[in-house]
Amino acid sequence: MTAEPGARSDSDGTGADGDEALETGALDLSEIRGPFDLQSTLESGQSYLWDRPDGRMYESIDAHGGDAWYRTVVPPIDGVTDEDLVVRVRQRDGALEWAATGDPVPALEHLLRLDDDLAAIYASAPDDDIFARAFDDYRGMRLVRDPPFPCLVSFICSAQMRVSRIHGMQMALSEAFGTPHGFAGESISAFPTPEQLAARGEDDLRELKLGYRAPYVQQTAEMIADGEANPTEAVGLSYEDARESLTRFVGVGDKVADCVLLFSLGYLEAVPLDTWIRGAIADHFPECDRGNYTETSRALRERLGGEYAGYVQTYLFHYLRAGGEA
DNA sequence: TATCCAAGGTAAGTT
DNA sequence: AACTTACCTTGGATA
Repeated sequence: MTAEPGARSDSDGTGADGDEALETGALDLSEIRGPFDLQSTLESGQSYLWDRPDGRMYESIDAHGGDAWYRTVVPPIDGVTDEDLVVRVRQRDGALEWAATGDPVPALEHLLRLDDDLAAIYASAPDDDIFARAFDDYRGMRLVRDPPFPCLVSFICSAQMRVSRIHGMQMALSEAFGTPHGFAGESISAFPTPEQLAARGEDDLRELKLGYRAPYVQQTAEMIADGEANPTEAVGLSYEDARESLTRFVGVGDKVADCVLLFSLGYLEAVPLDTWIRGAIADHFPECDRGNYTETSRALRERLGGEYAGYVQTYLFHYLRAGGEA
């Protein structure tokens, strides 16, 4: 919003052949609303589309507050970017330093939800010690707003899988089938489009170690490439209708649908009932267990404050997964 | 070194 | 509608 791109310089022109022109700058984090923590935001199991050039992405789950670089290829986003934008960012000295193939500030505000009012979100949670601890430990963590198709594929891949391997799968998909871009002397590939994935067979995806998820991803990509359905069609529907709508995709049940609603489509009340949250229900909110997904989801959603229940869930998920005591 | 187990679940088949 | 079971693969735990 009011954040200025800061000092910029044009391409240094020293990159390898094929490099796209590079701009650099810094986004002053004192100008956004509330605190921000890049590492917690990008390594909390929400997005699997960023990578750390230092090779330590998702290596440790409890680290936060570091100043590592992260990079991704941002696909075209309506009203934000009109072509692939390669960007790397790091958080240092109260700013988000960046280098990109264009001005990435609008895209960063969009992807990292820099407009969210965290104070209001923290205040919406029940007055319970476990939430206070989670907010305190990961203060500044934002929800992400991943692009819909990559998010959908990421969470189809998440079934019975550890976060580090989910991330590895998305990187493998990008490298194998996505469009490569030259960036600072390296080649970085965009996440494949539905068309690029649909053009592949199940066997190609199994070679990337997707296992039984391979046909799910392939068929879902095909549905979208063929124009049969699109995850963005859920936007505008009521929360539960939107969730039902997403389950038409192969490999997408209630839990994966909730993840896409929360981490891509902006349904902040969506509460994915995964193994960690089910554990938290058993340990802390047993009265919310209503036996089936829909009713348990409703009960937990109210228990977590309603409007921002998914935000609260994400803090709780990250806190529990990092070893925070229950 | 070998074996076992569970990982941010879903689809298909039974009862 | 509720309950079972199979499903790829692999890193980490256990023997």
